[in-house]
Amino acid sequence: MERIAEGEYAVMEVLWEESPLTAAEVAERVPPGRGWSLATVKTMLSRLLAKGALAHEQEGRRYLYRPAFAREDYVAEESGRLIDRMFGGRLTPLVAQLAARDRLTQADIEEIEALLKELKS
Amino acid sequence: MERIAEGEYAVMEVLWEESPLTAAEVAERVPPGRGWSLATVKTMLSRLLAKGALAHEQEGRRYLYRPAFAREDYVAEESGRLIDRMFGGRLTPLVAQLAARDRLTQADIEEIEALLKELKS
DNA sequence: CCTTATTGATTACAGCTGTAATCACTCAGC
DNA sequence: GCTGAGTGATTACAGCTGTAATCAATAAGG
Repeated sequence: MERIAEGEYAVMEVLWEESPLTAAEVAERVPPGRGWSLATVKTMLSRLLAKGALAHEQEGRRYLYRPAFAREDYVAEESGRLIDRMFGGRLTPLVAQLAARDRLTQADIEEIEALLKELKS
Repeated sequence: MERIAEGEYAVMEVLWEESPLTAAEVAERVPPGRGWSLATVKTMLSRLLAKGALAHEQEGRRYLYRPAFAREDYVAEESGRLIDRMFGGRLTPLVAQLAARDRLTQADIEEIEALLKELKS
């Protein structure tokens, strides 16, 4: 699975949300904050195709694009990469880190505890 | 805090481990797997200086380099960025994700539980 | 039929990144 | 004093990224 650039990722998100879509449809759904032209979206789609992150099927004169892998798979790989790089592959320091930065609310803590409890059984 | 590229990050790690260091000393300590020449390390140091990620003090004819911010700060920002992008800012889905991928051992789970317990008090 | 809008493909171009080589300077040793 | 080794600065260059514009083909509408 090749690396996906930040901008390309925005396009993947659109297609993970809904697919297959035409280039124009993707352009409509990209977050407006990006301020992308249709041309830019088309560039992204081409690059993602070249990287093997998207597949396309012809539909008349145009293509329908769809992701070549599931969001969960990509997200898992990317998270693993970060945790390896920054926390020696261990999740506990990440949790500790976030806790220390007050990025964990009381509700978060309880939610994770519940999840872990389930995992143990 | 400006973005740090993957290769630059390797240099930061060296200096977070031990600093201040000269360029030659950094080069010695960079993971050999990189196969970097001294010249490459010097380029990285210059770029990190330009980005404000390093500070340097003159020592005779050369510089001593040191990080301009703590590893924890950088790591916290970078983790936050990923969690925002991929998990809507919430940690629980990340934990769930990793668990589903068998990236969590029984020991991890207990460790995190202990940590959370402490946080609650 | 002719024009216009659409669509993928090709090209553009600056900035960042990886990976150096070269240059100019200077200090240390002979 | 001269030479060689070490040092930061400058330059190099290809590949990736963000952000398009342009082009050629074609389908659709009048």
